[in-house]
Parts: sequence; structure tokens; C-alpha cells
Amino acid sequence: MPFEQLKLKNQLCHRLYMASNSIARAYREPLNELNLTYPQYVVMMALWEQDEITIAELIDKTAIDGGAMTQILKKMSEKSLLAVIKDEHDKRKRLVQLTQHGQSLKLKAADIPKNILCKFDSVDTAQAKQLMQLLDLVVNDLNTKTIS
Amino acid sequence: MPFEQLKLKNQLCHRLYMASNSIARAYREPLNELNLTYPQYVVMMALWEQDEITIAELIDKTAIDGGAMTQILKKMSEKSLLAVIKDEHDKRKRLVQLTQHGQSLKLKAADIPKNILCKFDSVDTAQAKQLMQLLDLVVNDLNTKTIS
DNA sequence: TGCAAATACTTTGCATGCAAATTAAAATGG
DNA sequence: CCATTTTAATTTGCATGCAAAGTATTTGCA
Repeated sequence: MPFEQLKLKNQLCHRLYMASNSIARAYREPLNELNLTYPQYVVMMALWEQDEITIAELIDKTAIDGGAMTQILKKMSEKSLLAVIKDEHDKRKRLVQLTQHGQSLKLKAADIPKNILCKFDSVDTAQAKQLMQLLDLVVNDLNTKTIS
Repeated sequence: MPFEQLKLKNQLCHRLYMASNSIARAYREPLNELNLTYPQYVVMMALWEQDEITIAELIDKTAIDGGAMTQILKKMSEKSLLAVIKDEHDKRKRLVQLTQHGQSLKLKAADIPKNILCKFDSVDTAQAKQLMQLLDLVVNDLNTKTIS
């Protein structure tokens, strides 16, 4: 069976593709109520953990593409969730700063993770933890540059 | 610690987001050599398994969005990988059919899965299998409509 | 000191993912 | 047998993900 590996049912990548889309879709409804897209929500979570960081640091924490980040921050800025200000010490850099509104949204968002987890009838806490660990392995392997 | 669940490091979703992007990025180079994008590659894999199926069946197998599928098939058709023909029995439906060129590409694609798996230094076969099973659970839970 | 190389971002062009509206055709119910 | 509903696809508008090109600063090194 030479082409067995080409079957979709044997492809880890396709599983990831479907799982990622499915879970992002699950977030769509609750996030709509906060007027946030999923990547915007990721940016908010990063800033709730640590405010006033550079765009590069934000990109590092979120793994969102740099080109997309510019657009995302622009839209979030227009919604008064945050402000992008200049770094006086290094004029190449820019700092991202939550507004009062952006900070206060954290309270409304606090229930979202719990509500998503509710949907996992077949996945217990241990399995979820294991899944995260395996995904970390995958990401680490793939992001390790081939030094060769 | 009331907001612990809002931290990115605790979010399964963000792991999936990163893993899915990372692995899609890994496919980019090998697929460039076949002049295919990842979703287009998924369509090809579905058709290599079963040719001449309807667009609805293709959507079902690949989990690609219907709106996107129309565009994807149009581009693949322009590249002479496949043809979209009418179903004489039901004029609403359309059948997707590989061209000779599309069929022959299977040989060149056969090595891709192996080459991707090579990059997983830290994930053995058993773990990959387990990962796929866990992802299936996630997808099933999320796609099961809340009958309520 | 001065200029090339590295940084930090932004911009552009292309390819989706997704919701919602639209079109065409077949199935259904009365 | 016709009107309503359902099904199959396409179209449209918006939000990324990503590669590549461009801009503004800062570093680093001769």
C-alpha cells in the first residue's frame, strides 16, 4: 500500500486543520458578544497578562503574523481597546497599551474559556493537558530551524 | 487566581492555532514544488482516494468551507488539475474529476507525508497516533450539534 | 565618524475561512 | 400539479496568514 500515507484519515496535518478551524468556530459566538475576532482575543489575552509591551513581543507571545498584527492592532485601536504609542528610547519600536475599556473587558472574557471547555464531553482534563503537551512538541519540532 | 484560564499558556485553542499554522507552514515548501497550496493539496488527496465525486462530498471529506471551495476548484481547474462537470441526473450538483495531469501528480506527492514526518524529532509514531485520536475527540465534540 | 547590515514595522498581493445573501434546481406537501 | 421548502453551489464582504518589498532607525564596524 504505497499511497497509504496520502489518505486524509492518516494525516496529522488534516486533523490539526479541522480541529483548529472547529475550535476557532466555537469561539466565534462568545467572542461576537465582545465584538472580538479570535486573533484579536489572543492579543487581548497577551496584554491582560502583560500590558505595555512592544509589537515584537506581542508577536512573539501570540504567534500572530507581523503583517497581520499591524492590521489587527489598527482595528483594535479604532475600537478603543488599546493604543499604540511610540517608544521614546527606540523610535523603531512601538508599545501597545490597553485602554481602560480594554482592561475592563477582561471581566467579561473571564467566563469564555470555561464555556468552551463545557463543549468537550469526551475530553477530560488529563486528556486536554496531554493534548497540549503533544501540540507543544509538534510546534517545537517544526519551529526549530534546520541548522544543517 | 480567577483569571488563570485566560493565560495563553493554559489555552488549548492557542496551542491548536500555533500547531496548525506551524504545520501548514512546513508543507508550504514541498507543496510549492507541486504548485499547490495546502487546501488545494487536501482537495487532491481527497480526489486521489475517490475521483469523480460531487462538490458537497468533497466539502464533507476535506472540511473546507463551501465558499472557499468554489474559488479553490476554479484555480485548480485553471491549472488543469481537475475539471468540474455537470451531473446529468441532478442539475444542482457538479462532479469533480481529476485530469491526467492531476492523477499523475500523485506520484510526486507520495513522498511529502514522509518528509514532513521527518521533522518530528520529538514525536514518535505512538504519540502521533494518540495526538490524532485526541484531535478526533475534539472535532467530534465541537461538531456535534447541541440538540437540546 | 560614516556607511553597510540588522531591526522593527508597515504595506501589498494572494489565498483562504466564514457568515450571509443569492441563484438554480429538485423534493414535498396539499 | 403548483407553491413552499430544501438542497447544491456561487457570490460578496470582511478578517486573517504569509511571503516579499519597502521605510525608518539603530547598530556595528572599519
